[in-house]
Amino acid sequence: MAATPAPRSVDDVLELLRSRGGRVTSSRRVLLAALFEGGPHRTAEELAAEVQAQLADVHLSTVYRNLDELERLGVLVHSHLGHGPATYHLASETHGHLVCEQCGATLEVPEELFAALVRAARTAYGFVVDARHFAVVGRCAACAALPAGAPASAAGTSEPEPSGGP
Amino acid sequence: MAATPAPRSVDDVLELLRSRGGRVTSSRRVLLAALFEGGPHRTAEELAAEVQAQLADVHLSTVYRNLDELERLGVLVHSHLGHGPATYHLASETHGHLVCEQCGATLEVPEELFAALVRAARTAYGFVVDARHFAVVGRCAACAALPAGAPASAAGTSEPEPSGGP
DNA sequence: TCGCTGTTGCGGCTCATTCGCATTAATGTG
DNA sequence: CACATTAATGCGAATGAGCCGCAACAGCGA
Repeated sequence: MAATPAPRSVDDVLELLRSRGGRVTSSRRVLLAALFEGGPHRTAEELAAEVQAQLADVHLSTVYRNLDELERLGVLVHSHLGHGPATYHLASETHGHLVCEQCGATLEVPEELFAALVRAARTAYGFVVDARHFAVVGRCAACAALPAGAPASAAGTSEPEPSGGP
Repeated sequence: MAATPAPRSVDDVLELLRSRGGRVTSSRRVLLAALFEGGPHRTAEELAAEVQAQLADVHLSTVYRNLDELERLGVLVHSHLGHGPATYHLASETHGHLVCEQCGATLEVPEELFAALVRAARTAYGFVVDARHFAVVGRCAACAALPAGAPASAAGTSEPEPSGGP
């Protein structure tokens, strides 16, 4: 099923791209460099900003199209971290996510955490769970310890965002 | 913890509403009737349509505001079923959701299915999982049985909606 | 019956993402 | 190397879900 084993480097991917009839463009080169160098969990907009730092007028929609294409090639995957925009990461770095609804902190967790759920869903319903595409939400340790409503100071990826009061 | 035990009927909720300084309006009455009578998993837009069948010019944003208010009262909860709009249901009818990414079928599942995950997340990370707010996605039995890409004819709650084929 | 104040209709706005279209540029070929 | 192909791009506009502000309206207690 895996048409593409695992991309090892930017040039690797570019080669794959070319072998599929695609073209190696500077925007793609830079986008891939950003993906390989930076951390995980970056949104399309963040990636666009990084690309634009090198190539000022790469349009946001070009970034979206390239991310799409790379996902089609199996190089990338995206996940939805609760509310908010999708985040992209290399297919080789997949993992599950726990996202705190209160403070927005994001926890990367090994897929093993979902093993029992995956098993149970398959057994009971024949349903094959994909624990990576959507985050599992809830409340992080810090927020869970507080009375409902007060977010702990998040050390997460995004800024903490308390919702409206009681 | 539960300021509101469980709403039993439309009038119940209206009374609760009034006791909190809210007002009983016809749009709220009709919206509540729709919620109590119809099935689960309805989107704001669907609910608006049902309300508008009785009261032609209830505005969509009024429905959103009322849903919001009812959620604040603890009468409703909403969940995000994969991609697509949020769905609302009575707080007394909560359950988890498994949503097929391929054919869109929605499976209601008891929260017990997530028990192991909930336990594991708490033990390993102190994270309190909320298995209701966001659906767990994957592929339903029918779709999982097929070669990737071909959606089975879904018998889910909503209409089957194969996304634009490749 | 009044008046206070919660609600509504309406239109416009945001945010994330996608689309159409004319233009540009990466490639394989001659 | 010049050229034709045709994939990619820039740009702006559109989409879909949901939220916001504001002025007009309408419950409800007095």
